[in-house]
Amino acid sequence: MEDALPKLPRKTGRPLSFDRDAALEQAMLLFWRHGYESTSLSDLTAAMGVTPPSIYAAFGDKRRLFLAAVHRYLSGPVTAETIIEGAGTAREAARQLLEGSAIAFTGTQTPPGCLLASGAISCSAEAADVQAELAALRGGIEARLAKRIARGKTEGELPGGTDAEALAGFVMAMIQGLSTLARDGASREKLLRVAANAMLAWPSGPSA
Amino acid sequence: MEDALPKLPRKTGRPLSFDRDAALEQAMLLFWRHGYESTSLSDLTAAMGVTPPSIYAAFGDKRRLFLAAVHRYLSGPVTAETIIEGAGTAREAARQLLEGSAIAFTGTQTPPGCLLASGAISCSAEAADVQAELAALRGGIEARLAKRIARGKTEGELPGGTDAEALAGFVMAMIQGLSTLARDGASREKLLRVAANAMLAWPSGPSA
DNA sequence: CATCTTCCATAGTGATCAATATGAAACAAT
DNA sequence: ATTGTTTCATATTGATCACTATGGAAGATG
Repeated sequence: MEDALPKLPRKTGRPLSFDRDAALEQAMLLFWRHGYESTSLSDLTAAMGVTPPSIYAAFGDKRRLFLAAVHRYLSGPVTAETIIEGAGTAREAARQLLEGSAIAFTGTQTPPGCLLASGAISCSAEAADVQAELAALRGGIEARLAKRIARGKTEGELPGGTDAEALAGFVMAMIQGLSTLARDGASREKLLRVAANAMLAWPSGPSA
Repeated sequence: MEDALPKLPRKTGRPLSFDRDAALEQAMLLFWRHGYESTSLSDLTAAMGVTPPSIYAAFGDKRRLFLAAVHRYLSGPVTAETIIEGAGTAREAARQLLEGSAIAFTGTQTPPGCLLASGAISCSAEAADVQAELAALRGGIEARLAKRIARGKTEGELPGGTDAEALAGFVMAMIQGLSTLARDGASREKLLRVAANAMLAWPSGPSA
């Protein structure tokens, strides 16, 4: 095995004077709290401890910095994808998604709510492409969940009449709603009860 | 009965050259689509057909114009309040709220989604008060619904063990989520199926 | 050492932001 | 017609927006 270098070092030139990943994390936290358009470059430079030219050299522009922050946000060890593919049943996948959201949206070290859900809900026409990219990410998760639900139908976990599209949309809508409740100040305990309540809508068995 | 004048006329001075209510409606539609902070004054003046000084004379500032638009948005003949108080059961109130939301969020003559749900989700620190006012409006609706659910428990419509707070939060979260689904392009027909799916989580009867 | 490459810090770009100063215009009252 | 009041259109305010031009600093390479 080769040496596991922490960052692949530049061959030449002045070295980076800041930790790119730590700076990106600060940007993520700021975008998480205030959203894409309401986070200004001067907010970002202050939080990241990096001057504007360095930000632009390292990340491109504000849009690409935001997308990099969203990518980082979604690239933990546990993602929606790993939950959906790893759960034993579609029901268990949905339950873990909802419970995990309730917990993740009420962390004490992070802003309330969800960056993917709240980062670019309403924005100007100029930011329509960023809004569309987040919508596509949400749509991808929903499509994966719908597929998992459809598999549950074929495997007999779910009734044949189950509307996979509506059920996946329902779970996604709940996650969006949990984000808003969290941003409005709801406690983790309440969000968990709301999430548990949502699971009551899950089809009960392979009958009908 | 006095003469029902369409607008109480000024006693003196140059008359208003624009329809205040029509201008407010245009502002509402713009805020509805782009949210509070991402709607600029120049966007507003263009859509309302009114110059900046007239807007400030008629509505105060951008913040009060937005709140006036939200008030107008919420003050139709059918409101969350009339639905909650008018429905025969808490269940019927929830069903009407969800179905009404699915329809209202996918109107062809209005922007997708909900102004109250999406107008100020993530915003800068300067707009925190506006965000808080919308949160308070949402909280008021949720509290009313929770009260109606609690009444359903005492009247035997709902099981004694029903968690009124969680159930009301669940309905509110669903409405928030329906708004995002609509903004992401979901059809009215899909939203209605998602809303119907959500109603499956409703407690079934006065047992347990 | 000199040279090359890359990054940093300072300062500033034009554009747009919300909000206004100014004075003329439009009405009622006299 | 004159006065008083209110609204109008025009132009602009200082602040902030995302972004960058410039030149020196920091390292590797020779």
